[in-house]
Amino acid sequence: MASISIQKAGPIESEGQDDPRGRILSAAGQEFAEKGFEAATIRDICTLATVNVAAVNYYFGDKHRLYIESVRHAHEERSQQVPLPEWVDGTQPVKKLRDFVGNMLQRMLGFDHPPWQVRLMLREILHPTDACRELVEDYIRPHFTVLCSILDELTDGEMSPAEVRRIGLSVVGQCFLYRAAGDVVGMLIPLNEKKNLHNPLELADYITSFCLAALGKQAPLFGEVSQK
Amino acid sequence: MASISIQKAGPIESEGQDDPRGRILSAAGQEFAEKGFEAATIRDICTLATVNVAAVNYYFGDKHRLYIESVRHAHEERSQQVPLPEWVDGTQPVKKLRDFVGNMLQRMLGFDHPPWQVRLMLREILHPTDACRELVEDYIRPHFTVLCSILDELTDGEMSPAEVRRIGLSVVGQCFLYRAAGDVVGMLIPLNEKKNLHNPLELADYITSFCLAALGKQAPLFGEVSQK
DNA sequence: AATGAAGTTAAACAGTTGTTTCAAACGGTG
DNA sequence: CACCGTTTGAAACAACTGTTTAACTTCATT
Repeated sequence: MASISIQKAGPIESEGQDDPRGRILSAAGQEFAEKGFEAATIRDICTLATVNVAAVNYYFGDKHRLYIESVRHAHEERSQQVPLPEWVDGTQPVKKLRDFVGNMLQRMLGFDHPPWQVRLMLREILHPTDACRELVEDYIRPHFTVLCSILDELTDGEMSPAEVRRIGLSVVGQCFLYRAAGDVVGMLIPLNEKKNLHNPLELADYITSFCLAALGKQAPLFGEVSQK
Repeated sequence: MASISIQKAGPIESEGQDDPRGRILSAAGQEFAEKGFEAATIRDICTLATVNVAAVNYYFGDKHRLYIESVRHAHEERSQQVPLPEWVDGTQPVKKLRDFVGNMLQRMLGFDHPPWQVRLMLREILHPTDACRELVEDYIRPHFTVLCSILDELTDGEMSPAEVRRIGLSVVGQCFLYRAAGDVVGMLIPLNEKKNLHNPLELADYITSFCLAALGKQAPLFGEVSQK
């Protein structure tokens, strides 16, 4: 009855303007990202996607499965939008780290303003549901593994995997704060300071330097008030 | 019965078992913290508080004002539960920093499992509403200011206030990750590693050392795999 | 032209939501 | 006791929720 097999796994079916399923997926992602699962309504989603209310149940079965698909859709799309950097053999691990942090910040914060895909993923990270496991395995863990391998290379393999992971979390944490608590950060610091020091590019340099200094791969930050 | 408080520390206050307003406030905090504003229902809250549905509107007007009061109640209560450490004059700033980080982790993560007060505040930080400004001004900013003054003292005032704040955010960020994304962190690292390295006490030592090393106030972490 | 599956629609359904109503119960004061 | 403001209780309200129904359109295939 409700469970008519609806796998639309047909041919290409890429999300053109004329593909209702794709429009719903995109509209749902934006609504879920902004309002959360409960507060977002199927009617609003369908209005935004310019489809009938019944379309959601026709294509996805129910609201919950639409949400799961939205999260999947979001991190697949974001993976293509901001792919990991690629390095030629022999690239200095210091440069790799700097690139990685810049890449992560770009993915999290965006160049302009944060895309809904990241906001939706953030919700799932903060209040995990069924969609979380897949998000971690397919998106977060691969990125974290790359970071750990860079840190391992940076320290010449002298640290245990556990300690490498712990340092990795320090790197991620410093970036994550700006993404998750960006509004509060904005309230804690003056506006012009935010423009100057807390934009993606400046932050990438600073966070990298901070970690390199902690690892003894660069002079300590202390006293270097200099030019920017 | 729902409002059995283990942290009943003291002869305090108006919120006895017989105060309906207090019971509602506590029940609402727990429900809002767990489910969010939209998903939490007045009926569930009142059931938990063993009062009639009409009591919420009688005491607080409407759901929204109840939420605002809940957030205020939460951070007031948490301020008393885990007050800032106090140092005698002449205390080494290094020790102050370590104390502060430990205190912050204890407040965020709790010794046992995270209290609902923090979870509710976290929701407000992540998706700010009207209650956010007061939360920042009365709770977050005072703590952040203390951290910045410690960092300023630590670096002998050689850094600009802006740079001090940026370092402060690095400290906070490393702690915040475990609070906000704790579930995902738990999925990224093995279970025993979480027990050994990612508990509040170990973390406080590690994060402090990491930052001290970055500031040149301690030997770099690199290679010191063994002791401590 | 007829068929039948796929897609789309408006309308309705059953349940839950926040909020209100109004009468009963309470607790002190004359 | 009667009086009166405050607090509680069960029931009802109107609006909104996710979901389903059944009629309707397309449109390629027979």
